[in-house]
Amino acid sequence: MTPTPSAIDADLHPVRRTPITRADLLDAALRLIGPHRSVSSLSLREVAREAGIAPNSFYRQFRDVDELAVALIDVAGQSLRKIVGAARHRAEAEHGVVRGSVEAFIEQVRADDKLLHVLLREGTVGSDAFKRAVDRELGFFEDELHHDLVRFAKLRNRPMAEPALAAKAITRLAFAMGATALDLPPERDAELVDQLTTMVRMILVGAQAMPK
Amino acid sequence: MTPTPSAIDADLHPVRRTPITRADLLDAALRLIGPHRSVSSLSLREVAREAGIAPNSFYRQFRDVDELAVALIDVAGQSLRKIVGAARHRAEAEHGVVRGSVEAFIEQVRADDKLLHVLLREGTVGSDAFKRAVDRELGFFEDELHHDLVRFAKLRNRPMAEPALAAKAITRLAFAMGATALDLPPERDAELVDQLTTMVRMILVGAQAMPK
DNA sequence: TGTACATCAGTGAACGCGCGTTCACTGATGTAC
DNA sequence: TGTACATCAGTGAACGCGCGTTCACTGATGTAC
Repeated sequence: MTPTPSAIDADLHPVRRTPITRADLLDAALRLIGPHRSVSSLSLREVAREAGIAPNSFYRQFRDVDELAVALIDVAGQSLRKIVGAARHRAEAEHGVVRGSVEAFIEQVRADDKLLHVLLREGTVGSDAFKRAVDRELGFFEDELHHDLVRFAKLRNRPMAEPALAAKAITRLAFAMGATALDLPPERDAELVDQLTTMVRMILVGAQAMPK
Repeated sequence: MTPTPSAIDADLHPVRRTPITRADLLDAALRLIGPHRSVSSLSLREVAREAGIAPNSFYRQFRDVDELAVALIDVAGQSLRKIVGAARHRAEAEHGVVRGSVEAFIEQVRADDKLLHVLLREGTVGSDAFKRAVDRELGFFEDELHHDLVRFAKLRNRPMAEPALAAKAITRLAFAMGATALDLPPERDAELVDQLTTMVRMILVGAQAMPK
């Protein structure tokens, strides 16, 4: 049997198999992350193993695991922006703006749980670069929310004291509650949605009632 | 020079020096913890080294580092209860209840920073036992706050919708903001106090304004 | 079209290290007689 | 008060392991002539 090099059996050759990409490594890392495995606990060899490459090949893509962790935040950020989009879309549909947004948020947490682990529960541990990257993403979320709050306040002619602060409070609260959702069985999502909805309403009502 | 065993030079003997305690190991662990070292990253050998004992002596006090981590939560919990006490005391003094409590909280975060690292920023990572222990302490905080809210509502005759939920929201918010305080230079504490105070007021005002 | 060569994504082997854990030990202290 | 002995908090040495990192390598692909 003469080996005929071709795209089909390319991966049988000991060398130069399908080239590995950064995305492959990010995927491998995400596969390893779960309720009991945090990003900071991943080892280079472990990720390489999961991706099916030799440990040293890792260096072709990242300087070290920490650089991968930071890159992971970007992916998580995209998922987060999907959340914001979904929430805004949902908000403009029938039921209450707040409830719709909260529902979209929690649903997205469920759907992309691996990714959101990274943002929701690991933002306080890890390297400085990692923390800064997480903070940046949270800031985006906060800004979008702030913008929305101002828009709604004008639209409904219900001015609000310190909308930026209200946005920050809601963001932190949503993330804290979202983090606990990751450990909760999905059947308690409804309860969580109820709680978070009420909490957010408290903040909004309070901000509207406070001296401007 | 004949060695004369006594309490004074007891630690010169190779064996049976001043006995190590669990508290000694907890202290050693706390000394290692900081903005760049998390509880979960501590190794048994590292803690033993810091405490000045042989690695295997560690096992006389704890089954493993995880058990130490859980024990650490108890110590942190005591610090937390000091916070609550201080806040309540401060609250009953001159300036606003909310502002006084928030100030006490942030000050305590500064004073016991090592301990509160554990509760504020590592509650979401770590073993199940660790997470459960942190949750328990947060629950205590929440319950005390709930109780206080109800008391104040009656006292001032300003009833509040869902005080338990308001307590939960305030707790989560305070912890989230407290966690960011750990990374902030102390000169920005005043700003943080202002922000958190306003946020908490939003929740309280909102809870009072909402249909009971 | 064919040949020579540079490039570079992958490789396996090896390194030194810190780790958790085990083992058989030592000798000061407390207790029984 | 002395003596014999059990207890048990500490010890040093050793183990096997997975880790990050380095090294010189290989051989398929792309390019120049």
